[in-house]
Amino acid sequence: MHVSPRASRPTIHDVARVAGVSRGTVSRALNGDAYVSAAALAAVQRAVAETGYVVNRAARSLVTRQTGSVLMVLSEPQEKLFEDPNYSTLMRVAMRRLAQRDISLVIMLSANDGDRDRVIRYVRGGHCDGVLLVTTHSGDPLLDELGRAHIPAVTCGEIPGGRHQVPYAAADDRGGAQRVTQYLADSGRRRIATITGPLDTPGGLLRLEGFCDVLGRKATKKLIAYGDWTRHSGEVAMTELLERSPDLDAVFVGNDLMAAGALAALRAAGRRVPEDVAVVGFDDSSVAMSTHPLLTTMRQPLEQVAEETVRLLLELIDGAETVESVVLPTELIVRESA
Amino acid sequence: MHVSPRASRPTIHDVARVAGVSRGTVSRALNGDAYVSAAALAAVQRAVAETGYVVNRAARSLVTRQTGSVLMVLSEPQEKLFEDPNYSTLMRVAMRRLAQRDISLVIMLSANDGDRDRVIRYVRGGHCDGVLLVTTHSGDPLLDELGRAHIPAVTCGEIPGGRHQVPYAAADDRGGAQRVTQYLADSGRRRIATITGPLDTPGGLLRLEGFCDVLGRKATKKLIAYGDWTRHSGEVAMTELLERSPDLDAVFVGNDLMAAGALAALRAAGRRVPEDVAVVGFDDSSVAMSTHPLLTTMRQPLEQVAEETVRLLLELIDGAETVESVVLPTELIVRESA
DNA sequence: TCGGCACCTGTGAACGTTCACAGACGCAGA
DNA sequence: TCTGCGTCTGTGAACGTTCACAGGTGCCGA
Repeated sequence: MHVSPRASRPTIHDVARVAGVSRGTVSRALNGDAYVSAAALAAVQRAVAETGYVVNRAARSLVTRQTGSVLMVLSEPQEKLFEDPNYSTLMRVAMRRLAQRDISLVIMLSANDGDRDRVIRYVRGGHCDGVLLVTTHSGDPLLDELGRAHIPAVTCGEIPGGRHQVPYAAADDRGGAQRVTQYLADSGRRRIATITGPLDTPGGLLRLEGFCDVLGRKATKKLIAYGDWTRHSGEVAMTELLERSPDLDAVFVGNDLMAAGALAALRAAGRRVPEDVAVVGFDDSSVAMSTHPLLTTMRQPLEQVAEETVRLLLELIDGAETVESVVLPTELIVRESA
Repeated sequence: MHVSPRASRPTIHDVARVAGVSRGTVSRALNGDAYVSAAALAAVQRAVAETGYVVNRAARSLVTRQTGSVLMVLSEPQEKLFEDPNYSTLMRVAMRRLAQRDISLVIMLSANDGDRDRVIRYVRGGHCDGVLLVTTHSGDPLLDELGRAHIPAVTCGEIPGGRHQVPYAAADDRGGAQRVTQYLADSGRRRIATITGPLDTPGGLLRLEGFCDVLGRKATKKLIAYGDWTRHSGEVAMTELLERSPDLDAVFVGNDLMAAGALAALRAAGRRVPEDVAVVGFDDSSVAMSTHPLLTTMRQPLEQVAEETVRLLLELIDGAETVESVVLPTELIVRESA
């Protein structure tokens, strides 16, 4: 492999020489060891400033066996879904939080087998200290691998039917869905339909369950349609529902993006929202503010979910044997569509 | 620092032992050196499979001085803007492309001074092989630093007024804006306004210039309003324009997100789109398909821009002294709003 | 005076690679 | 037979850290 001709950076030896102390003392000063005299500490700090020294992570990793980076895996076959603004929130918060600990965030896609192999190789190679899983589907081989590699991992959202009990932080999907459905029923809607996300994702399954909890036997197959979280799938599902059950007067959609699609389908079919059909989404992502009419939706505290996910992961990285998963409350945001 | 008690992974020595060859031969086999006998190569491959060996990047980095990772810097003071779907596209494409070369993508925010210091430390520490800059503002101290550190860097979009000639890949912002404006003029609009992005960003300045190129003296201050790329700023700017110039009959908005905001403001003001006011956006991001009416917009080939940006960066990383910046054509997508 | 104990420091070894070098082998040509 | 060359292999050194250890202070109490 080609060795770059780039000017060589100052090493800990240079700092030691300039500060007039030994390598070991510099290392201790830099890592906050208690046994460093005030004079030595000051000298080291001066020398660091003077030389522009920055620690070589590779060398440090080699001995500490820690990498100072965390991997976020986006497991989503639907490339387009990546445009869901939720991901951005997750990433942004995770970066912020990890940055405070000087941990950097590596992001990988895991949309197909090739991707997954890469992720597995990465994890198995010990290239990261922990893994943040986003929208992982149940049965994903990655879960087995993580278990085997004994590497700290946390998911956003509970993985349905999990043999693997990966800790998670999540919004109260089921409870939120119950309240949405109840809200629609309470406002006099009689034929309430739903559009779900993929049932092997947390939000997909649990939100459907919440819906069924409230409607019981009234939640017939004719009133349930399945989407894949994308706007387009919401449009298709809504069209399908209108065909199957033309008399529906409300629809609870599993996320805002699909709800935006549903609104388009309803408009195309000449139904007024909310007069003819009430529409409620889930997430309160930025999409909800750009639909017409503005979307009534169940807000999930995504920033908090992200914060908690990172917190749990950091605890595991710091050596905790186990951590408690966290479920956060949702809140109904009433706007125009219901 | 605490040494993790995690089971130790197989090293190149283990592979060598199992394969019955030496360390050096394994290294050569793994790195595709020509001078490896077929027998040795096969033995190494078998041994790798058997032991589950994955190279230790830290050790490799230490000697090669390459890290196998690229840093993407999102320089955006507006946290919310991060929700612009454009970012997702950029990231997705970059990850894909880099993954092909087994390079991983680290993402950092650079929204304030603290962030920037972190980024600079990261770069100066040699923690990445190259830097991908997204929406960097002119005058960003990061640019100076990158120049000083002699590290390969490429930006998405030309940085206006750049003392620093960082190579870039970009859409033809100016030409695209010209064509949008001409289109509005050709369709009989007489009082054409514009909402720009920040003028220290490529899209902000160049799209305004294109607008002025066509309208010349007709592009009066009264018909120009300034936004910051966010939906909200578009709404505010549109409201302002309507107050200043109630007789406007068209508006070219610097991006789709602000255009969505402008549509909301127009609706609130009781103007019909496109009958009373024609609206055209820029980007053709996913937002354009979720507005009502559907947004007419200038598509920028963002995936291609991303591909080219990465290509340029890889060339620099591979040792190219200089690379040619790339400008890609835009395309007008006529939908309902104009 | 001495031992013990905090406090502080320097040094050798190790982490897992790659690279440069030295050398072995076989074969072709003189 | 010898030389030279292309092919292939093993080994020592180096990359820049951290950690464990050994040892040096100075102070306090016996």
